[in-house]
Amino acid sequence: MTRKPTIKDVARLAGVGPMTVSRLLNQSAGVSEEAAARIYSAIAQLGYRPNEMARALRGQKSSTIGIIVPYLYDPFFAMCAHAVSTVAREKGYSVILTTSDEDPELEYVEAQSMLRRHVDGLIVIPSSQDGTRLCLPEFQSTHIVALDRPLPDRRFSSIVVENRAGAERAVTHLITAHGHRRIAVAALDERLYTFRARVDGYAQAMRQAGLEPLPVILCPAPDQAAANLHRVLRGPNTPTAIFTTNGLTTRFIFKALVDSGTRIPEDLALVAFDDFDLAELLEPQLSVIRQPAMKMGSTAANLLFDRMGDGAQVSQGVRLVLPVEWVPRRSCGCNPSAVAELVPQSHRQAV
Amino acid sequence: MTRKPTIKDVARLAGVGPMTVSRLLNQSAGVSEEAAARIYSAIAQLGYRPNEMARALRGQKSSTIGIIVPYLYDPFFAMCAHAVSTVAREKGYSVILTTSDEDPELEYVEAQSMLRRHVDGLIVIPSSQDGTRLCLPEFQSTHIVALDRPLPDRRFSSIVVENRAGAERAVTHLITAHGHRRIAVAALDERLYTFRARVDGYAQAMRQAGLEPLPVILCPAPDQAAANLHRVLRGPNTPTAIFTTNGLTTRFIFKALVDSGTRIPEDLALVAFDDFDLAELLEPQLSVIRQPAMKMGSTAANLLFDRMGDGAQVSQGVRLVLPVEWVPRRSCGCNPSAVAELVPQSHRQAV
DNA sequence: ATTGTTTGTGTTAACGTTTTCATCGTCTCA
DNA sequence: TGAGACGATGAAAACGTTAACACAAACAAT
Repeated sequence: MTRKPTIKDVARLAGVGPMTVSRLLNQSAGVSEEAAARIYSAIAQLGYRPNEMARALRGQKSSTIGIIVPYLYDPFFAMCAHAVSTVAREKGYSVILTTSDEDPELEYVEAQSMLRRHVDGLIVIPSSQDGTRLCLPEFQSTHIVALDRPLPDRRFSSIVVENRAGAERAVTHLITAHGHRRIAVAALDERLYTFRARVDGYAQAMRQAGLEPLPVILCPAPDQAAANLHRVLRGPNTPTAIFTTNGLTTRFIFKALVDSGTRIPEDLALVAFDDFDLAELLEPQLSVIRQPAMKMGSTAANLLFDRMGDGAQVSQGVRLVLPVEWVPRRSCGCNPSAVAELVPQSHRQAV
Repeated sequence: MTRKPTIKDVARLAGVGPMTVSRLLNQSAGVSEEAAARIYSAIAQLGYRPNEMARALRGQKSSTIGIIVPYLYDPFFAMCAHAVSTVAREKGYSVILTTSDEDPELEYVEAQSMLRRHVDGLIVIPSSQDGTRLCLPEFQSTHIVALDRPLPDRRFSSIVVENRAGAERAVTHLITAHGHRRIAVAALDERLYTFRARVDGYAQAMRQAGLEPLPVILCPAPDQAAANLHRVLRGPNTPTAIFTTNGLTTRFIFKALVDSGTRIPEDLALVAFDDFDLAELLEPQLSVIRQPAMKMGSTAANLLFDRMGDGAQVSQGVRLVLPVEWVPRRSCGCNPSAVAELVPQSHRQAV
């Protein structure tokens, strides 16, 4: 295993100085045809690849961005990460990805690790309730874009969706279209921004209809979700509908309902925040608020690259609020005619 | 925005030489209590963070590993990536993640990018049918572990699951337990290792029972999956069961079946390779071969770190074959008594 | 008192690039 | 024929760190 070839090796073999090689590889101006040919041949012969570490050290630019997500087992986060990765690849950047496990402490540690690695920019789905750590002066000189949840500091840009409005839309639908009056709400957590905003939207919809919001059913894990749900279902004033505030919550609650034989929407209607692949394949199909995960990720990445381009000045951030889409299906009690129409006649059988 | 503090700034402020700072930060041996205190104070005051680029350049070690996955929108891959990220974080390594879109050319380009970034090791879910590109001499000096699909070169380690045996198990179940004789098989692609191996297992099971394997139903995308499936279902000798060879295939086929009103398992029984969160919440619950995605990812990462530790010698690779688990549920035609028992009496209602 | 060991620290050079400046022809124009 | 311009190239320094060595002071053993 011989040492990796350096630019000097290439230069020596091609009979030129290292600078000529560097020039050819970068601006490709001011190098004679003849020398270029020899250099290319030397590069191929040696299998030379420039060392990005050295390049970054010298040039003060790593061509790398970081992304911190809570975890990848929520398809929503995975989608965001995928989109960021794709945009970065197209721009010739590498992505350092790390997971925070929704732990502010870990998030902070990992963000620092990103700084040590001199990322040119950072996309983070903040786990800290208020993002205080990321607003510390040590992050001052780095471009940061918050995704899915905003950061309080106006210096950072953020991409979020219409959480309140979306939640309100879904819950209002339950009230006005289906006459529900006792509607429960389920969330993974009470402090995280997205849940707060969506629960707010829920409460808003309830109050607007003169109804009392119910306490949040906490769903940190499947079994606790089931326990907490059943406690409510067994109690007095059983809700007739439930609003779940993200993908995991929906899964946990849906499983608990299926396991207990609860009929949806007859016994309990369900609307969910965050659409996912199989939502329309469940029985019943889930009525959801769809958030544009891919678009959120790519928007965040593009925004970051824009900012990085702006003379490296970390200036005032922008706040983008992306629209969500209400997708009524069956779990809310609707029976969209569209569904029936979609079934090809040739294969139509029992329902 | 002032320049980032360097080790020299710290040294100056603490009234020592840069080496003393470096020593303290690395081995923390041979530095007087007094100096250490001043250095720590200087570090805190300046907000100093060592530059990993410089460190990597000098030390010939980047504390970084790379991972190349086809994409993140298959939860299986996302899980693998998540596990790798977690292990790496625990070992103090950063992860550079990139997606290949299942394109061998892109995979090659990205692998080269990893080399330029001097990753200490690389985990790849190979998209190239035979992985030839990754076996080129240019990758000789890098530790590579293949995940989910093996690489032909014996130099690399690989982690795969019992693809053939798992597929055989599932298909044999359809034959012996439920008497199916015309069983179809669906795959995303015909060339990728995992699909070849699973289709092989299917064919093996069929032949063992004296049955003729049917041509593969290709499912590169949802609409093509539906079209190809319906072509088969409309033809003569309609299959009575189908084996889907990965998560995406299962989704596509399941959707096509639901959309066309086909009853599972009455009209067409279904068994799938790769379990996923909602598989047990679909109607009917899916009978699957479960692969340990998390374990695969963490095993790959641990294996990589082991190899990296071995004196940096790239030696003969090992091949690990992880077991899969047959999880019979309802879509194959079974009616596991376990399911009924799991339903709490209190909430038991219609089925 | 001499030698050796330990302890704390500084100096130099190197990692592989690229930026900046200098050099040396060759060409053009008066 | 010389002044200037241009084109191709090289040399030196720098990016921030650490390995390798060197050194001085303090202390123990002979």
